[in-house]
Amino acid sequence: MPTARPTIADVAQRAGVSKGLVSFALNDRPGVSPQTRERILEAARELGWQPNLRARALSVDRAFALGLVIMRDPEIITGDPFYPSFIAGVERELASAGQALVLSVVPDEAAELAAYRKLVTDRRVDGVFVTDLRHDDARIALAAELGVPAVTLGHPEAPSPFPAVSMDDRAGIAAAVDHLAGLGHRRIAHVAGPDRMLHGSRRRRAFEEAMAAAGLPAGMVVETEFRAVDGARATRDLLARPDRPTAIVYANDPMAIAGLGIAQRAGLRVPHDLSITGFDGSDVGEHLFPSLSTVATDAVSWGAVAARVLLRSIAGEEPGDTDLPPARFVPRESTAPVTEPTDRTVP
Amino acid sequence: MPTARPTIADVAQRAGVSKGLVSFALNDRPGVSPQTRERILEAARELGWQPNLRARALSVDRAFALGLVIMRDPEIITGDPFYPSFIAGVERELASAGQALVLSVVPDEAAELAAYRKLVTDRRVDGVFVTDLRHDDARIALAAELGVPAVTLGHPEAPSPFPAVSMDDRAGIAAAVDHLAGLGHRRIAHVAGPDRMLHGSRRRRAFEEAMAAAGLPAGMVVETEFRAVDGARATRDLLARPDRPTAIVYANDPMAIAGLGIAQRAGLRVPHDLSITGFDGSDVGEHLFPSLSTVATDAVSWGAVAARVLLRSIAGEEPGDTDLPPARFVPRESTAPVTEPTDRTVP
DNA sequence: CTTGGTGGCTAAACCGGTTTAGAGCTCAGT
DNA sequence: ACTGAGCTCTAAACCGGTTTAGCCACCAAG
Repeated sequence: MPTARPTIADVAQRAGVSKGLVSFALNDRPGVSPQTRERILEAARELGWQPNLRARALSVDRAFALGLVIMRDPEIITGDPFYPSFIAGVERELASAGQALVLSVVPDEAAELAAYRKLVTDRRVDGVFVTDLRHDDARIALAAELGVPAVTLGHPEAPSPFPAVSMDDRAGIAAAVDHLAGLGHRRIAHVAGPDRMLHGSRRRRAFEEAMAAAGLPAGMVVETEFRAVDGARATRDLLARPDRPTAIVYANDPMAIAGLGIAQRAGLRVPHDLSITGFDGSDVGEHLFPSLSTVATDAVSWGAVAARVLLRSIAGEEPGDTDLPPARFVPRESTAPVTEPTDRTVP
Repeated sequence: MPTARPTIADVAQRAGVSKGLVSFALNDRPGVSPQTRERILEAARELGWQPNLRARALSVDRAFALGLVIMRDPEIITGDPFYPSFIAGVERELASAGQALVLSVVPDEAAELAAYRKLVTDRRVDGVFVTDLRHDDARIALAAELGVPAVTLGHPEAPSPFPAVSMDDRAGIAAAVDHLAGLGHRRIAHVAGPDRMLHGSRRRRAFEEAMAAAGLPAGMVVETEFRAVDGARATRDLLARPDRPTAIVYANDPMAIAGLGIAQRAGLRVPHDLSITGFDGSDVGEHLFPSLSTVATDAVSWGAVAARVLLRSIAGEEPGDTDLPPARFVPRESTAPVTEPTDRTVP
């Protein structure tokens, strides 16, 4: 009574054929007569044979897995809903393709590069996702050097050998600015993500362009990190200015939520005294009072499409760049028509 | 000029020894003379040899990876900070142990079981994490059937062959109740997670026991899902009651944040008219106005310890159960002394 | 001088698949 | 009758490591 799991040798023996033929039959390849094929499949079924992915991985030199490296300080919980949703989307594609996702969470940039390198040289993955692009992003060159297929979320600045899957977040920012301008706001500020991150600087530029397009004076921009604590500080700074803005466009939801807290703490009524918009559509923003107007990005389908593109790259196709439907502005309660600013001073 | 990566056969040839000896030398095993060992290491270094994990995995019958399956509706973004932190903690242990994390995100329970089964029968992982325990959790039996090492987060109800790593969340709930009782609250409600989840029902029981211990009448309990939208609904229900509570203890932060929004929307001042506590210490709660009193759990070290225990299980040790320092109550602004209830009616 | 043990090493099997070279057979074309 | 093509199948190599059996030289003990 064999306690160990049956191998194709066992199947071969039971079906009275050679190992090689079993492999052909199980992989639906030509060169096996219909009767024999059926006999082999029957034997495999009876024995409860399951392929050993490790053996397969060695002989076909594939890992059947994709790599995702996320950089974040483990102690800082941003509450950013992007990755959970993105991963759910990725997963949806991978499951049906028999692939797995190998995840690495690293604290800093050096560890990030090391993680990519290790995933590839250990041959744990066949391709990698490159998220949160930065200026002069070293990961592009690294992936090229390692010769691993990759997909980037958004277009890197420098020419890249890898397909990009992009979602235009500029349209969402523009819609937010237009919405605010339409409500009569003129002094609109932007709390931007770090300039070194492409989506940070791109949203900032989108903001500046939208302001110009709306015929408004250049808005105040505070550049900071994407975390709640930084959004809070930036908001404090903005509200302390003599020409305090009547509306603030935040580059993500955690910053906006923290900003809302600061404004309320300062005695401002949102949206009466200050309008606020976020970015990324977190679940929790919807349940605040006032609920947060935001720009909804479909991170789930971003993940799904990126995974599909990466799988095609690995299969040797050369998928072109993909543009997803642009992010949509979702007006909720945190934006309202501008009112004459009170003389109230902010501490 | 060999373009392919060097194998141990190349190293063996260069060092003028057999393949087997190279393997011994590279694995620090006895039976290799010091000079020869040095020569082999030197040759490996010169050739830039890197082990091929796939080959190693096949011959030693190990995956060098751990599996984590997360169940959540991909469309619902809970903003729950637990998993990102937990994973960061896991990762910290794995990286140094040369292990990787294989992540699976699934939408429902059937898919969850299938995901565990697939991870194991595909031999992608050497052990699995079992998080978010439920009553009669089928995953325990499944892991036992599959013969895969596992670690559970918290103690399952039924006897389990696997080590448990637990963090006492009851103490945190008790501290929250005591804190509120000390502030003079008597009508304290609990918005609980689903009864089918162990931490849902355990926190609920802890609440009930703490109420009794404080000599308070049995509190109102609303059982619901862990999502923000459910916290909002539960809060609406509670506030509509004639004997409306003066304080609400929520079983997690997203529910509490949504509850805060509902209370504010109803015109209640938090904490004046209603005190609120959350659970899990999300980053964003700290920046709300009022900031959220909560129970902080150290998910990062939970992940790290669980990973360590699982690795020891895989190594054949039989690590006992581990108890982490209990969750701590963190008072912030959303709790205050009870005030005479106004007659204000809630819509 | 034999015997036995030990250190250092090689050759070969092994893990469980895939892939290639080629054998044996049938059948059509000339 | 011979050739060649095509089909089905086997044997063996291969992927890149690990592990086992066993050889040989050397040395100490009897």
